[in-house]
Amino acid sequence: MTIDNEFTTADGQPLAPGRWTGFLIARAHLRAHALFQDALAPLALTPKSFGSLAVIAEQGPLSQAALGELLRIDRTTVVAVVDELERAGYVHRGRDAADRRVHSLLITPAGRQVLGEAEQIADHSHAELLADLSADERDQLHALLARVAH
Amino acid sequence: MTIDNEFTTADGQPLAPGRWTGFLIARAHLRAHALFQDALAPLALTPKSFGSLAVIAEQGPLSQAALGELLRIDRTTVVAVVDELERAGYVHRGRDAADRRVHSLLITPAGRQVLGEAEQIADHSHAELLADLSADERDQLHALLARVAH
DNA sequence: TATTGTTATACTCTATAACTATA
DNA sequence: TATAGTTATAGAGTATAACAATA
Repeated sequence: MTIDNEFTTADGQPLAPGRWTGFLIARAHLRAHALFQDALAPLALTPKSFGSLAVIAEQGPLSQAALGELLRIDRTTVVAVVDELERAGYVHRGRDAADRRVHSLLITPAGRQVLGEAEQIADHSHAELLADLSADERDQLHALLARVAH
Repeated sequence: MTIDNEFTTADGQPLAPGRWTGFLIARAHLRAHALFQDALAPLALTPKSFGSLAVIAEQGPLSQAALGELLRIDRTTVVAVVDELERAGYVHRGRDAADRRVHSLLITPAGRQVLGEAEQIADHSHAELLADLSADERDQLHALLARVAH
């Protein structure tokens, strides 16, 4: 669709599918995920468990079902993620008094501590990911993606 | 890092990890991949086999190793992708005369035909993916991603 | 009957290791 | 020795189905 926005590999050679924005999104995701996963490894967190912890910190207490909906994670996968966060002592699985089916998720003090460290790591990881962009360009990219990432 | 670019879910509620561009990239990728996968299904192509076919069309004849490097696909995965494209009659696996170890990949007339249809589908899929953006904004997003997607 | 959480299971995707044929 | 391609295998990651507890 665009002709002056050609994507080229590190070697400077053009690549046909680089014409499609979706290909660039996939490629950016591959890189961003690898960078972030490596950066989080020392904390024994993954991008997924980090995101879950951030949502629990923000919206807790909330149910596992609600967490899954917000992050587009299947409920069976949520079980595994919360298992891990609970085992590490970062999240408390309580029972909701009003509806005793739901597990009420709440971040612990240790969870807040590690979340703070992980957020710094996330900032560093993004600095590397977006190193080629100016501050204004980073904001533009963020704002545009927010309107595509439904 | 930014405070005025908040990501909100379809319900209009903010989501903590939406502060990180990497989260938005992951989310955009999830949506773009699902849209494109569904759109390509009638042609029995996947986003990966489509990208492979596009590269073979552009750069063929080329080896499986070269294809894998360009698309960041493991060589064992390349085997499966090329198997599929060959079985469908879209790609010819020849032998390189100079180096008889390499499989020289070349698109067939049927491959060019289906690639053309798939490109139209890709355009339609992108129109849906980027529906909320103006033409200028789409170009901006594309150009910015090209500088992040190494 | 429907929903929350859980387990067991299967399926997809990708990576690792070992092999062959060539160089 | 090294590389291209292949196969078999194993490992993530995720989804499906069936279940218990509760609504």
